[in-house]
Amino acid sequence: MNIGDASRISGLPVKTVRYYEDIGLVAAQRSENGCRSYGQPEIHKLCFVQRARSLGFSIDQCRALLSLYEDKGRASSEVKAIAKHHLEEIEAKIAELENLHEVLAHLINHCAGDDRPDCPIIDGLADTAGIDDAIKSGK
Amino acid sequence: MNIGDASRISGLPVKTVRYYEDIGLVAAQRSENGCRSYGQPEIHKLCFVQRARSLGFSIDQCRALLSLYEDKGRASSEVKAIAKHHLEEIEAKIAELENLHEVLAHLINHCAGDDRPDCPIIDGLADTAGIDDAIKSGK
DNA sequence: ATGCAGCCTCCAGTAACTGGAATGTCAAGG
DNA sequence: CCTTGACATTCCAGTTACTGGAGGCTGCAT
Repeated sequence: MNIGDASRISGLPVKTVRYYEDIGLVAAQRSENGCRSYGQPEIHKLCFVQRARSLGFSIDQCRALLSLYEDKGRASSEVKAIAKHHLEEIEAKIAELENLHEVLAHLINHCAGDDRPDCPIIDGLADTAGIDDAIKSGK
Repeated sequence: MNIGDASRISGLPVKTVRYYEDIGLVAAQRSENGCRSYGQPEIHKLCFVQRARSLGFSIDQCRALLSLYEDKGRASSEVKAIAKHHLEEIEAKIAELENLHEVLAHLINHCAGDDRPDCPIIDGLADTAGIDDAIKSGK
């Protein structure tokens, strides 16, 4: 199995598979001619990482998950802790984005969006209240 | 107004204010001793960018918004188009994260999280179905 | 012979900062 | 007068997770 096959099976770009070797995430054997050679366990690991990445786990989290994947005596609580932490990050990110969504949608709803210069979006972003006071007292 | 004051008023770190000058986003005058000097319009621009960034607009979008902010004859439709595009990006990101949330929460819910090695999260990530067939036919 | 696919390495760039080193300037305090 | 401390400057490097491209190798089919 050379890198092209590994790429096709895992769904990862060739460049990425090489990159994962560079950073020590998924190692590869070499055949005599210098080409990377992947066996079944490596392909499995690449697929595993692909899936974990697509679920938004960071490379470092993938590294931890991979070593738990390889550790047949692991405690599932360790895995669960990583996953839960990541879930909390996702929840925080969603909350943040929903907040942004609300503010932005509000601004957009109040903007006529025609050829006149008057624009509540710009005004909302400028939000001059208080700035000039701060400038005065800062000077 | 030197950079420290500009930083305090805008809420941007000093490093970031310098960075914004580097990339030509918000210029600064210089006083004789070489220090950056910010007047009222620059402070306003920094605050404007700070707020736009906190709403998730990219630097390039901020650049466009800033030039519309300065253009007193702008059409509000131009601003609205940028904001709407960004809103769509936010919506797409939220949808993606909610999807991840669902899959991950499902995996976590099925994991006992105790000291036994059996772990549905790892199994879900490994998802061996089909991989070995692909390996065989690939070989 | 030649073209092409696929492999290799190494370098640089992405977004938006952030950290740190080495240096300079200014006013207040002992 | 000297030192200390807060502030300022520049420049370089690192962050995340790749991605693109140059330049060059081999092996195979035409």
